[in-house]
Amino acid sequence: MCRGRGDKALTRPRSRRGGGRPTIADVARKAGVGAITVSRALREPGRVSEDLRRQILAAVDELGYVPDPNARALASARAEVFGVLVPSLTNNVFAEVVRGIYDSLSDSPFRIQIGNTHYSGLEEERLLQVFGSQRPAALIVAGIDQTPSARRLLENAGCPVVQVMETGPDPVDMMVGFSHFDGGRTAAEHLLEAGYRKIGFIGARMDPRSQRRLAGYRAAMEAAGLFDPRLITTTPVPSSVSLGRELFRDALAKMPTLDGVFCNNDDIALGVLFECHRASIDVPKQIGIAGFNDLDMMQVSFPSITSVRTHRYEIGTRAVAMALAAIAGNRPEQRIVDLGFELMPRESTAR
Amino acid sequence: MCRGRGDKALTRPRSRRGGGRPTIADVARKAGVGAITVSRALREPGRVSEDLRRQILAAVDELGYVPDPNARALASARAEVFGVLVPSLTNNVFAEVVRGIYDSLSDSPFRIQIGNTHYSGLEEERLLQVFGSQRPAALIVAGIDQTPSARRLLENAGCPVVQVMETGPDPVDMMVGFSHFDGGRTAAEHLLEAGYRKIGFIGARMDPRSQRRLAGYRAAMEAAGLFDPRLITTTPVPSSVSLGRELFRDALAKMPTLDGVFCNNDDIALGVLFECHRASIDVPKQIGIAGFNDLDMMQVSFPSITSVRTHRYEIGTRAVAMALAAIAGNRPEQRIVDLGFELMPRESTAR
DNA sequence: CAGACAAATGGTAGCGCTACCATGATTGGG
DNA sequence: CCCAATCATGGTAGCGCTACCATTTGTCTG
Repeated sequence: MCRGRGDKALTRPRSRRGGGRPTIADVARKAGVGAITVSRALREPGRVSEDLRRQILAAVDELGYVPDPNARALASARAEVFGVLVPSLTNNVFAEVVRGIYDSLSDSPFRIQIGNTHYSGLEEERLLQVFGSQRPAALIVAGIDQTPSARRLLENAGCPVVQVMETGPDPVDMMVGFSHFDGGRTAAEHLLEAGYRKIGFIGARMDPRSQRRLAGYRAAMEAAGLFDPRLITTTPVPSSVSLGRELFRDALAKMPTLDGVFCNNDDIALGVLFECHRASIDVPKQIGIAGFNDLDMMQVSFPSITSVRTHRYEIGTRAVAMALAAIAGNRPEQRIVDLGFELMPRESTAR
Repeated sequence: MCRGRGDKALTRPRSRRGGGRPTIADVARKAGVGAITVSRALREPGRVSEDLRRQILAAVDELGYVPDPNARALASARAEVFGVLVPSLTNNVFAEVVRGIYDSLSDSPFRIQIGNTHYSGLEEERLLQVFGSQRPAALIVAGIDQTPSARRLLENAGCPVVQVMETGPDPVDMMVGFSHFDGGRTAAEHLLEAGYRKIGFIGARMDPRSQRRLAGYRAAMEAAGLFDPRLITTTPVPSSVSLGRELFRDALAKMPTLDGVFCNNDDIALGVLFECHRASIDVPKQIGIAGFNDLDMMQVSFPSITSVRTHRYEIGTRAVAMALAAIAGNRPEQRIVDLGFELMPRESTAR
């Protein structure tokens, strides 16, 4: 059983499958050290003497050595990957969060893997399964309404988990966001204070966050004794500017005496504004408009549109900061971070 | 040398680093077959008898086995990853391309890794280096103006490469896009045909594609004998609606007799439209406006805005289709795919 | 100055999977 | 009915890296 092991034909290294890319062994040979020392010099420079470190880095440079992340992940049972789950890639809101994540991670060794759940709980479960198989360093997921099964996957992920976009009572691990209910209520209260009475709610793609904004609007309207279910116009269709215009026409047809609208997001609000222009409805005199998220264009439009500013980029950067801290071993004491929002009153509600 | 190998203390498997996740060996044991047969059953079901395949799939199901992509990548020297390089994550244009890529790859085994180059050639090189170390199955990169060093990395990537967004004469491998020069020229010609004469160009973030649109505009203006460098207003600052407004004011200040503008993109065009509203400039009578990309809102605005429709989502899906074909071994005969564009004439240029 | 201890380095054995080759069973042509 | 060709399956040896332990060297205490 033992003889024959030294046989040349059997021992010959397989022709480099990797296409001749230098490996850690090549670097070690060139620097005249053991492979493990190269590994250490790259990962924990403090544990290698300065002389060797210099030699090793020189060899790395000369050979153009780049560690193979797959081999690394396999050997250490931990991939340097952040898994990120968002419901949409084109919605500016999530794009901003993702941008924050990328920017915060750009000079770390961590790679990012984005999953698009398409607002589907099942798809979220599937992606969590796929992500889990890679043993990611951290997971960042949008929303707090995971299915029970998805929640279990998150709890057993064996890595820091940050739920973003919203705050809620029961984090899987950590949370960064704000209260959509309060945001919706604040917008509605602002319209009420500005003197509007028949204030409609217009929303598309009624995901859980939209539902909570609607609930906040409703709370404000009920508190003022002005709530009427016919004020609400929604659709499950994805949001867009043109959809905003259509929904507003529906809303007006249903309730011609409407004098204000809280739009579930800024795209809708812009569509409403355009329809007002087209139908010669004076904004803010005849109709007050408030949006949500405060995209750049809200301050430029004519008239400028009142909106609730949310801190999307910061949600991304903060989530990464918390995950990174947890990875480093000092989990933040504050597990739920509420970044709040800011009402931006503008011409569209300045009656 | 040979004796001692069987020694219990040495042979004992290391405590499962992976935290007890089932491995292919567990599945093999449960199904009563060799590990390699499990591997085959999962990757090339045709090569395993139906009996065994059924047994194996049952075992996989029961154990909840999910293959470790890192081990896979290491053993096969090929990761099931598409590397995607875009200059921006928030720009709707690239978001749409990326969405097309995701949708086309969603039920394939391939994962996606996005890199954000921030419009920087150096950053692109760095990311290519990082991506290369993973031996991706394919690379999709935006643009055709790679640095020489980035181009070399792409050529040596050892996988299909698709350059997207533009067409050009000299693909690294494959290409999907359209001619930005023609797009710019078409928009300018349309404005000229509509009777506008002093047609300005307004652009932000003058990346190579913007430059080519500008060149197309210039060609049209020169052909009409109407070109004047003072008609051009640009800035390297990232594009936004509010920036569009500001640049338009600059343009007007510089050349008060302006009677039309071709905007490098729709955000800018929207900003121009808003400024016209604010300054009571009649569109399309006093000023004609044309945008680029044809975002949804262009058809809804008041007045609706003429734009050049580009097929961004299709660029993503087509790029994936080509890469997949190349991976499967049948490289498409047509290596350069021009998806064209479509002028959408609207109220903003209907004098 | 012996012994204990820390710091620096290296060897070995896997991580979980697949490429490569070997083997046995089955088929078909002469 | 034999031998070659084909098919189905398995064994072995890595892929490139790091965890774990062993070894060496230098440093400090009493």
